[in-house]
Amino acid sequence: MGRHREFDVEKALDAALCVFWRKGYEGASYADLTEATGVERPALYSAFGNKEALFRQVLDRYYERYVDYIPKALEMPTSREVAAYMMSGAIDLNTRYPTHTGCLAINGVLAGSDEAEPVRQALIDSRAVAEIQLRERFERAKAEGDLPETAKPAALAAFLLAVLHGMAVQAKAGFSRDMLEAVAEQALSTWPSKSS
Amino acid sequence: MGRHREFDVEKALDAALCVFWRKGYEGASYADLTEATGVERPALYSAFGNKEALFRQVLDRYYERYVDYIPKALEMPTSREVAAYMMSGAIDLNTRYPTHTGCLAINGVLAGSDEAEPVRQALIDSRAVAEIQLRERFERAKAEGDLPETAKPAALAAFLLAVLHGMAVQAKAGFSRDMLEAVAEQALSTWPSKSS
DNA sequence: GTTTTTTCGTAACGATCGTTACAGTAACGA
DNA sequence: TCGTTACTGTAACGATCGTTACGAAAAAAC
Repeated sequence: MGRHREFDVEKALDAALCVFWRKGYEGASYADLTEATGVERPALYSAFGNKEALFRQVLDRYYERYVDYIPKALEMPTSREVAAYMMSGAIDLNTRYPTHTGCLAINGVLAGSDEAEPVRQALIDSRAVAEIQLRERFERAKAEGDLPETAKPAALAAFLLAVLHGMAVQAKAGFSRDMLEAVAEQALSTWPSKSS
Repeated sequence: MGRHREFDVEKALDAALCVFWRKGYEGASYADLTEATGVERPALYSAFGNKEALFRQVLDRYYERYVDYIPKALEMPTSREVAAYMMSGAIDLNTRYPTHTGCLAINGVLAGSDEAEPVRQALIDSRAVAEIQLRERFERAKAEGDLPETAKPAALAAFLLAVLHGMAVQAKAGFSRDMLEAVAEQALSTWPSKSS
């Protein structure tokens, strides 16, 4: 009994998902959410509860509808194919939508409000400096014969920075030093050696 | 001429650095900053300018005084030692202080205010699920002979997730799909193969 | 048709955000 | 000693944050 809901709950969740994906949890305001969903604040509260509750429902939906490659990856015949499928799935998801790049789960704590955009850009720029330094160093290594002719300095620099970024995220998540050292060891085990 | 500054600018910058390291850029409020530095708001503004300007000075100080292993790493004789030194330096910095783990530059956009802590924990938990799934899958691979006896499933799962997290950060920073695929290829090149 | 129940939108809540007048105070030059 | 200059802290600014009373509106129940 009673009045019917006038908006589509599924569509509203999808719109909220895009907002959180682009702006992160704290960076997404109710002004953003009402604009994207076309639903006024009290209606969002009565349908989904808190902002935190809304985000958790969005997160569940994200894993269910977007990160669907994980179960498929786990069914691959070999561990190497599992890893390859995981990575290609993540790459596809992280670059599929130009308006909300990256991963919602990471962006949830990595992105922020529009006012902080200059700071975010400054952090990105400062890491780009490190990448250039590494690439140039690896180009030198290639010229010196330390790296084989087939080595790609830019890819090596990007890979090393990816591992460093990933470890920084894991450290923030509470990973122990031993665990991080095991990650570094694994990363190093693939490092190309001199051809001589 | 005029009255002298009563607080130590260097000490105040260090205190602000710790706050930004722990809470990120947007998560750090002036209430936090005045409490940590012992300096009232207007004094911080007159000494450092904006919140954004303060953060940029903190970031410069961070690279100068904490991320001092990068120039040393670049001087290592081989590219492999460069990578190894970079990683061990990062690991040490990321786990040195229990009160502010991770990297300030990453935390600057990854951490947030105290109110968002439950959401952050939820995101961490959801990724922990993926790690467990991967570890169990790699344990199975080891039992099946797909992975050699020397392989460490937990380390492989942590490594794969580190690369995935790092790629998510890079995608948010605007990395192209081709660049991410090169990163994945490099990560895969070190994957342990079956012993047969 | 009347009552009941649920949803809708306006409008406001208190709190906190980053920022800044402004008055009081201390150190310098003259 | 006086005037100038710069720093100190109180206190408040307007804006925005997440959240919610509350009355109008609409659909089911009787």
